Amino acid sequence: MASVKLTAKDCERIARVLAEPRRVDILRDLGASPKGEMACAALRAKNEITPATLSHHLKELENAGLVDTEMDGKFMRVTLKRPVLKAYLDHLGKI
Amino acid sequence: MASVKLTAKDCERIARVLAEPRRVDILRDLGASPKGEMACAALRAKNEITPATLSHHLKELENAGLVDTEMDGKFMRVTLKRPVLKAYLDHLGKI
DNA sequence: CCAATAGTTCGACGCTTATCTAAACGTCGA
DNA sequence: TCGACGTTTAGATAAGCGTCGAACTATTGG
Repeated sequence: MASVKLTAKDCERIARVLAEPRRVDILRDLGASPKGEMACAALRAKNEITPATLSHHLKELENAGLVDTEMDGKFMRVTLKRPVLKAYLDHLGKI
Repeated sequence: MASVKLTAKDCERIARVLAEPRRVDILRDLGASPKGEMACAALRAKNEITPATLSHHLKELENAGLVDTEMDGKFMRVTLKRPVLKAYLDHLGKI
């Protein structure tokens, strides 16, 4: 499978990140999007949130490895990294 | 399947509870135990923790529906509720 | 009935973090 | 080049939460 490998610290970080409903909402929006990716502005439109707060959450998600971000001119494209989420769920499933 | 049904609030609560490594450790200990149950004192022995803190975490786990607790005389038996954990993972897996 | 033991509750302390406003930065179109 | 727009950073505030010690309750054994 060549699956994603998560350290204990990775899992802690992911768990902490998922503890915030707003971040889960963002992941859900990304997941519901055709390609699992979205412009930052589109996320801001869907969730009522200030740019600063959204930026903060996106950074957290990226630090946890749950999303990738890529700048395209002055726009940002956010991509969900499903394999990482899956790896985390597998990890918890072993309990 | 007749699986456990989780509301959005349930999921939020579970996610918040899982954000704390010590609580995940407790779940892991329970899961590794033959019957998925353990005495409170045994948990205290495995994890270095004061009674007050353990009591607090167990209550959080119980509130989230992840464990059941039952008093047996002056001892306490803690039981892992795997179906709830599973339901939460399924929920996240839909992302 | 008393002492010891298991677990709970309470209050306080300190750290983390979500959130906002305001200002800055970078990029693009006119 | 200038101004508008998307995103980031900094600073401040406030709320949440983990942790502990100490006092409390309840149960068991002597």
